[in-house]
Amino acid sequence: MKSPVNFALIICIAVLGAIIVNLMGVSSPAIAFAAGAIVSGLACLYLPLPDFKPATQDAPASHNANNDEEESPQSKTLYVGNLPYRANENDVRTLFSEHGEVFAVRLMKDKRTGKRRGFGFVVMAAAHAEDAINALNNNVYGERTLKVREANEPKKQANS
DNA sequence: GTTGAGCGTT
Repeated sequence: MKSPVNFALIICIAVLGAIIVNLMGVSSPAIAFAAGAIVSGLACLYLPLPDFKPATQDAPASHNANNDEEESPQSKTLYVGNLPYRANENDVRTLFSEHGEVFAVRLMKDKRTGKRRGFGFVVMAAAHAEDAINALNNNVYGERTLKVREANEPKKQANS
């Protein structure tokens, strides 16, 4: 459901684009209008139009649920150290998924050489995060003792 | 292809 004001704005931008393209040497008005329509579409994608609040406000967190990997107050970031070099993010996610819902796994690698640094971060549910720490900390995985702790620098204050 | 204490990226 697009607002009619936005639709009129799209038409205006399309006409403007058509004129501009026509001035650029394109004699065909159909091609000019098509180019204007493409420009208008790109403009609508990159230029945030003002939001008109409809009478039906049903989704207060519609813009917040845009990123599924975004940390929420009910999630906790865990620091995982002493990881085996052969382990990847999928293995860590699978390992932590057995103790709680895992939202995101980030294994840090050296950007200079691209080698794995052997530690990473796991974002999972805060309710199961403590259980995962107690269950996976000092746990032998890949002939290595995992060190699972709460992250020292939480971007979002998950717990006070 | 290697190494082994640690706290990170759009």
